[in-house]
Amino acid sequence: MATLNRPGSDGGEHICGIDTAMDIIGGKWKVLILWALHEYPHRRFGELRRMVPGITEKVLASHLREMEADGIVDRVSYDEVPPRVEYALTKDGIRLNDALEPLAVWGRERREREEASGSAPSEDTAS
Amino acid sequence: MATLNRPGSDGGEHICGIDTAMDIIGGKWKVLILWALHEYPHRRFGELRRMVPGITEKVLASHLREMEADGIVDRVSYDEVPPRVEYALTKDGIRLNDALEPLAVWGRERREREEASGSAPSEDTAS
DNA sequence: CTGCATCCGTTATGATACTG
DNA sequence: CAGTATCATAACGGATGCAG
Repeated sequence: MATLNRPGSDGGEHICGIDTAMDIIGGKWKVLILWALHEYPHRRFGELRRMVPGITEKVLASHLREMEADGIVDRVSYDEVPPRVEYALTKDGIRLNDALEPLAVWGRERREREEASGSAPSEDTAS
Repeated sequence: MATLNRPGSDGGEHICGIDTAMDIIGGKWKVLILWALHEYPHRRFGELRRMVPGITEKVLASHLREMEADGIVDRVSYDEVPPRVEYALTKDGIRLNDALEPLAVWGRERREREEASGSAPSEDTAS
């Protein structure tokens, strides 16, 4: 959860609900898992592992557990002989993904500009 | 939309635009600094330090330097007898803050729900 | 197939003191 | 006032092996 100390944001000065969000998606692969789950409603463990190359089982399982504890991922375990577990986004997870969309757009545009400018962004203030 | 590209193609590069954004705001205090700068166009070092209680000078300076290198913060140094340095958001930083807004809303709603439910979020799947 | 445990390296963060 | 330097620690991520 948000372990961040916040200044007195009691009024309506500035909203720092971002802390909460950042704490949840702060993991290195969290957003990728989120996105993978966004594509399909149900994903199996092995599928997720394949969709996020480079991630290890430990990290994937760990992130999955955290996301489940955070209520953005739902875990469904089928008690079958070949173990089968499916993960899905909760409603809150879907909303999180939607909230992540503008950020994705920003990052994409930014990277395009970086590649065009040779990663030397020198913009002046816009105040 | 975000069909996951393989990170192995570039050797651990960014997959979707979110990675780029997450890499920039990934610091523990980055979003708070961002928000502090969003309130006022120009902030001095000491002001930022006061606005983000708990942060140390080292971390603040470090984050500030990173954000400046990322082109989202502009540093203006006045060559005066009492040293004065002001930080401001660049246009890109402002757009980043705008992109962060939905996430802030999500986090705020979530926190309210958490506090209401006793921090035991258990939502069902919404597939 | 799913998922956990252990060890280990890297990085991020923190505390304190010091300098221009 | 605005940083920097050094040291210490904790958190995160990764590799491997094991268990149900």
